This record gives sequence, structure tokens and C-alpha cells, in this order.
Amino acid sequence: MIILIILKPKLPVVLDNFKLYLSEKSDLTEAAIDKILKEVRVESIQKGEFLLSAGDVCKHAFFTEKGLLRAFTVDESGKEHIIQFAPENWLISDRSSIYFNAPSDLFIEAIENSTVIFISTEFMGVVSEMSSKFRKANDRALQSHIRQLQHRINQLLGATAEERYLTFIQKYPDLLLRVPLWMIASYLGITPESLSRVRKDLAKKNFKS
Amino acid sequence: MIILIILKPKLPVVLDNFKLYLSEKSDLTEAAIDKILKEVRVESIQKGEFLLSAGDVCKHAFFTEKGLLRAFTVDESGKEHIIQFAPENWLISDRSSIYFNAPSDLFIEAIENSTVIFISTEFMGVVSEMSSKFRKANDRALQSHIRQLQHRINQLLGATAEERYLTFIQKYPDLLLRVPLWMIASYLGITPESLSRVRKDLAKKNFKS
DNA sequence: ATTAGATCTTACCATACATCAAGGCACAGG
DNA sequence: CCTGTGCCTTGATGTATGGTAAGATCTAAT
Repeated sequence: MIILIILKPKLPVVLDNFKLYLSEKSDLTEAAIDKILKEVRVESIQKGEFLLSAGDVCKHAFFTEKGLLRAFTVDESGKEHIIQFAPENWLISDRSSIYFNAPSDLFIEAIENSTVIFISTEFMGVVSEMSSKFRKANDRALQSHIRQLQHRINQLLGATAEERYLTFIQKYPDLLLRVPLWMIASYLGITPESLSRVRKDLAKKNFKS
Repeated sequence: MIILIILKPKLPVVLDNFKLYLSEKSDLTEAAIDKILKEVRVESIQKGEFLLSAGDVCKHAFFTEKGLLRAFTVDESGKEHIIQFAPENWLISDRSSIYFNAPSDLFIEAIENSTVIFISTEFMGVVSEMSSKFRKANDRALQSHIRQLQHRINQLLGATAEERYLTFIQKYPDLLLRVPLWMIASYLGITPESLSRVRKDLAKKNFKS
């Protein structure tokens, strides 16, 4: 048997998204940002690879430079429940696990081949020192996170599967095209079969797209 | 008609719980705490009175010195969904509303006659300036809050009504005795009738307490 | 080209929970 | 004492969603 290995020249990774992110959220000069970028840990993650598994202590937040990640839990009966998707320019992590240094109950997995930036607590500390704007942006993100969690709880308490689906496609129209439906079902808290029926009903009601 | 008004002498309000709270969460001297306590806004809230209504911008966090508060939303079909209970020593507020200066979608109501301390952003700022321990304790509370919201989402996604009820009484055994069952049902995201049946089933299975 | 695997759909039946209606109980107010 | 009101329960029935199984596509690997 002949094995053919093709070695592509390793291309320098482009971090345009993360660079833009830093320049928007902080008041650092471009020079300072470029310097930071050189120190930052970047990895290419293949579809299906895990950045965090339940039981591990989460040590980084992950910034999706390219691709798509998801965070999910697995309950006692083995069912997955998707907590969050993270396409380009999103941060994903287990905040409590990082903060309390406690084992996470989340899995974080790439669902497309992705380029991911590893953001450590130290990194956050350093940049926060350098830029008060950055600090404020992070405060704000934290509050938004809480707001979003509240909203999700409300939906789960009060809305039907169909309503939740409609909210989802309105909030994340791009994800609808990139994520398999069964994952959307998991995010919504229903089975893929139910989602299929919901979509059928909506189609019957002349719902477009 | 004769109207009889009895004027009780206004008793000085005791703030033992809040005082203890401050001394645990901060490294301030007792003298400093006593000074703070004199400035703090305290109100007696009758059962059924509201501290916040949907549409208002939330201006304070509320510390329950005595009594019991609840926060809830009302959905389009008029159904209430309880977000949180706050017995003694708990803080309750709409963080996002305060932070973003945006109209809240929460109601906060006293479900027992209560003594409530109004905690403004300025108050938080002042005490945070005085004590780094206090600042850290607040950070920690914020992270715990997120953790708790995550947990609730997980329960709603994955657990049955019965499981959620069992979690509730294990986590808040004291509330079970103080809160009407229909409110617990609302917190769990089920109807009072369903909760009644869940309890009946548990009783059949020899479940104690 | 063939196969295997993943995804999505559909049909049928099962179950959890909601809804509606009625009744019991406790407690407060006239 | 009676009466209303709020809370809880129970039964009958409805509905949304789950579970199982099968088939249709589609893609990727052999």
C-alpha cells in the first residue's frame, strides 16, 4: 500500500475577527493590539473535536475566529441539551467553572472546522489593566449574558415549541443554515421529530423561509 | 360611620440581617457599618404590595431583611411565571434593567409583610470603594447567579415535573412551608393541578415530608 | 458504483401535562 | 353564625410533545 502524504505549507493564521473585536471593545492602539495578538494562543479545531469535556475544569474562554462551536450538557439518561452556539465572533466558555475552579458539566465541541482563540483569565486581566473600555465591555457582556439566560428561562416556562422555534430563527437566522436541525431541536428542548412536525405545520400555514 | 385609626408608636426598625450580611461580605469595621446603616433606605412592605412592575426601570436591588418577596413575569396569555423567591437575607432585583437602564419585564411583590432594604447603584459603588472584599463578594454573587440560571435552564430542558419538584424542596425546604403551592407550581413551570398530582404520586411512593 | 452513516421526515401510538369543572377546607369579615 | 374567598384536590378529557420504527435523501468512504 502506498500512503501519500501531502504537506501543505502552514499558512499564517489570520485573526481579523479577533483583532476587530479587540479594537471595538478596547481603546488600545493598533500597535498594542498587534503585539497582543502575537502572544495569543490560537488553534485549529477539527469538526468533532472537543475543547472542554464535562468533569474538566474550564481554563479558557474560547473566541470563534472562524467556524462554529457548541456547548451542551448530557443528562443522566444520556440526552444532550445544547446550551449555546458560537459562530464567528462569539465567546463561549463555562464561566462558573473558570471562576470557581470547579469541574464543568459542559462539553464544548467544534461542529465545523474552526479557528479558535484561547482566552485565559490572565489574558483578560492583562487587557483589562490596559484598557478600562475593555473592562466595561466585559461587564456589559456579563450582564447581557444574564439577560439572555433570563429570556431563555422565560421561553422555556411559557412558550410552545413552535414559538420557541420562531424566536430562534428570528434571533439566529444564520445558524438555521449551518446547524443540523436535530441540534436546533436540542437547543429548543424538543426532539428532532417534534421539530420536524413543527416545521411541517408552519409550512402548511404558508410560513416562508 | 365611625372610622377608628390606631396609631402605633413607630418602632425603630431592626436591621440585624443586613448588618450581618455587610459584616460577612465586607471587611468594614462595625462602626463603619453602623454609619452606613443609618443612611440606608428601609421600607415596610405589606403583603401584596409591589416593589417593581413590568415597564418600570428597576432602580434598586432589594434585600429582604424580614419577610418574603417574589419576582415574576406575565406572558402574553396572562400567565404568571415565577423567576425567583427572596426570603430573609436574599437579594432580588432585575440586574439587566438596572444595568441597561431599560424597562423591566419583571414584577417584584411582597408575599408576606416584609422589611426591605433598598440598595441603589450608588450604594453599591460607595461600599465597593470602601471594601475590596465587598467587591469580590459581589463578583462572586454575580457568577453564582449565572450558575443558578444555567442550572434552571438545564432542569427545564431535561427534567420532569416530579424531578423539578424534588430538586426544589431539596434546595429550598423552608420555602415549601411558606409559599402557596400554586406559586411553587409557577416556579416549576407547571399548573397547580399538575403539582397537586405530582405530590399525590410521591405520597403514594412513600415519600416522606 | 456500492455501501454505510448521518440527517430528516412521516406514521402510529404512548405519555406528561394542561384545561375545565366541581367540590372540600380553612379562614377572615360581616 | 353564615358567607365569601383563596387554596388545594380530584376526575374527566384534551393537546402537545415524546418514543419507536420505517423509509427517503444525501454525503462520504471504500
